[in-house]
Amino acid sequence: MSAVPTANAKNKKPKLETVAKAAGVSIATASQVMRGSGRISEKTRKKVLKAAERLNYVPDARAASMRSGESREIGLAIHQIANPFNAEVISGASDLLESEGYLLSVLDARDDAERQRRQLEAFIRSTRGGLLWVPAQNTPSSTYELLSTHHIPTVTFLRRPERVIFDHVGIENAKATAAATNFLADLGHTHIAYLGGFATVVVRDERVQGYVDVMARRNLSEPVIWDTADTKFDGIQAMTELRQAHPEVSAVVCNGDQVAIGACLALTQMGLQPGKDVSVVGFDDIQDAAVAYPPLTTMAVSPYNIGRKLARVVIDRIREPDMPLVASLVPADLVIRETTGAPDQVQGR
Amino acid sequence: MSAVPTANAKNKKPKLETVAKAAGVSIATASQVMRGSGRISEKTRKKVLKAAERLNYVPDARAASMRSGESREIGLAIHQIANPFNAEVISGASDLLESEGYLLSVLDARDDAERQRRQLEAFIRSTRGGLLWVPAQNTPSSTYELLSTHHIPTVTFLRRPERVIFDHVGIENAKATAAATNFLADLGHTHIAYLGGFATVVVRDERVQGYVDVMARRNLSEPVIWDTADTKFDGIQAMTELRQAHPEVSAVVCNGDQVAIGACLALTQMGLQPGKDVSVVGFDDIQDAAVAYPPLTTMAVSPYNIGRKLARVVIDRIREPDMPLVASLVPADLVIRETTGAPDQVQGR
DNA sequence: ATTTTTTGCTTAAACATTTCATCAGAATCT
DNA sequence: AGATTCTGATGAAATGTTTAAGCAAAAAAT
Repeated sequence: MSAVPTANAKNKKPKLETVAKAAGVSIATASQVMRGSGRISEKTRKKVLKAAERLNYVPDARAASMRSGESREIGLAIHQIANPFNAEVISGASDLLESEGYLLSVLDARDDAERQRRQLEAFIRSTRGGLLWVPAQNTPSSTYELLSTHHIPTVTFLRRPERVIFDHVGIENAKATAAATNFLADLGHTHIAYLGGFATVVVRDERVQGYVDVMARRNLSEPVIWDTADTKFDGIQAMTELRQAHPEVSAVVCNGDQVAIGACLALTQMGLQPGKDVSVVGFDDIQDAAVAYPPLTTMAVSPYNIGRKLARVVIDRIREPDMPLVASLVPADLVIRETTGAPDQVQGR
Repeated sequence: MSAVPTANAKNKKPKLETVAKAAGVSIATASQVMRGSGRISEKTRKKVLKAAERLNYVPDARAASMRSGESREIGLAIHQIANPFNAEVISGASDLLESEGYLLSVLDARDDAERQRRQLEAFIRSTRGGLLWVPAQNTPSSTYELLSTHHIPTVTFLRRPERVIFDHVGIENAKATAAATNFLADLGHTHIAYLGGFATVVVRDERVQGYVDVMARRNLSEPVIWDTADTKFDGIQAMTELRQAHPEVSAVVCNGDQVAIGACLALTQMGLQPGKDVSVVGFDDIQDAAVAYPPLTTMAVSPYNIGRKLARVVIDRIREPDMPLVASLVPADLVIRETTGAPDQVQGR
């Protein structure tokens, strides 16, 4: 047992005063050196930096933020941290933010409006610089107002309040599902279903709209819209049921890759071959989509770039609080892999 | 365009002083009412609460924390936010913490020691209440010291510094892989390999140790240890190579479920049947393990409960800073599904 | 040689709380 | 009635910074 360097000693955390005293200058001077502001001679600059180094000084962001009214911390409140799509969004956002000297910390509301409310209240107390936010399902307007009342620079993503009060980054949902549906129709499919999500979700509605529009415009079958949670597990279940209820359906546009992969699994279990007997197209292009078996045709959005855009927008808002609200939509591109193909005439109808 | 209720008006955020003035009491009294401390008559209590309510008052956690030296915010620094296992840990931790009035915010270091260092420095500046930490690979001792120098209540999980300076929660790794190896040996396998992870990682070493011990004690084949990253994708690759290098291997103990699922995919692609031609056992029991095809035999640890335990430990440490360091290991239990079976005599050897 | 400008540093106020010590008045005890 | 305790509230210090304003000395301009 070697002599431990008394980590638990009474040596209090050094503050600016400690550093200043050690360097033989005033607190104000020490502060200016640390922040690189004001006029300071090279000589004292060196002196102070050396002292800070030696004392292992770390500034207290609370005090700094209180006095200056600024914060280098940004929050990201998201409905689902585990989701690989969201994980990439987080990566993109934190990369850009960190390069600009901000710290990103993540709150996982697990799509529970109650929990989200509590978390956001605590978040407001902590008075950080800004918020990137994917609102939970059924977020009441009072929660939106909470944020807007406290003037926190906020940018929403995916979901948004009815009244436009925040900057927003979204996906061209209807355009994407329309493209997917058109692609399937071009392959010769006429009975195409929409699988995944629930009608209460705005994003889902937009996507369904794109699908429904094309079905109508091209005189295809009556739309079949099948609700289910967007997980692999629920996708298996739902596809099985959908197949029983609508055996004539030869192609499925899915609300997400997870549910699409689940659907493919279900088809396989039923002895059907995705891309041959039934075509499936996903949404998101998560990493698993490429290595799924068979590899999934999907609408690719780049979650990493979305994360960066979110960060960009919130930083701009912080710098320019009075600029008009921004709403930017990013496109989704069709990536053709192996779960889509021309309808199998024997099997169809 | 309706009249917007001037959300950007000059109505400054109400502070305690505002509330106090509105209620006709002193700041000190208002503070005591909000915190429920001190002696206050029912009458003034009501008065103050009403004023606070009406003004939409939200206390400033920075100022409170500065003065009181306490913080109700806990950080969780993790090497990988996307990983479903970690996501469950996060859920468990935040559930317990929130029930005790804390807020959990997550930092994603993406297993990059540099990034982790920067994030933790920012974290220290913000002076929160405590830290739950899965150190990134190759975390230098200087980073561990950074935390210990600043006396932040810290509990590590999975990985830990060589010198024991933090509370720790871990898994009984060697015991688990030993159980897995024994199980395979009991089924009749003699050529068993270990697949996944890298030798630089302590957890991996412990797991390999359990495997190697049983191989030696039961006089089975020479250990075959195959390094690879713990992802599904790398698992596919690695299993393919492993199979070519060691066709005699009839069972594989894996370092994680992801890599195990990848291995099963590779076997399927090679025309082999997991659980019949080659047995595979995973580690973690992530949600995908049960719905994988075929369902994966694995060593189950409950990440949710680990999360709760982490939270429990850090709260105890905050309340009792001088208690001796805690190290608690949670067991892993064998869950038998369909990727394991007796060796196929025709195929074997 | 005087006046003006620049340089380098310091003083002190402010940020929004918590908390200790104090204090007047009411209630209780001799 | 006087002394003591209790009750409910307050004033002021403290937390660790930032920053505007001020000030003496040095440098530059007249």
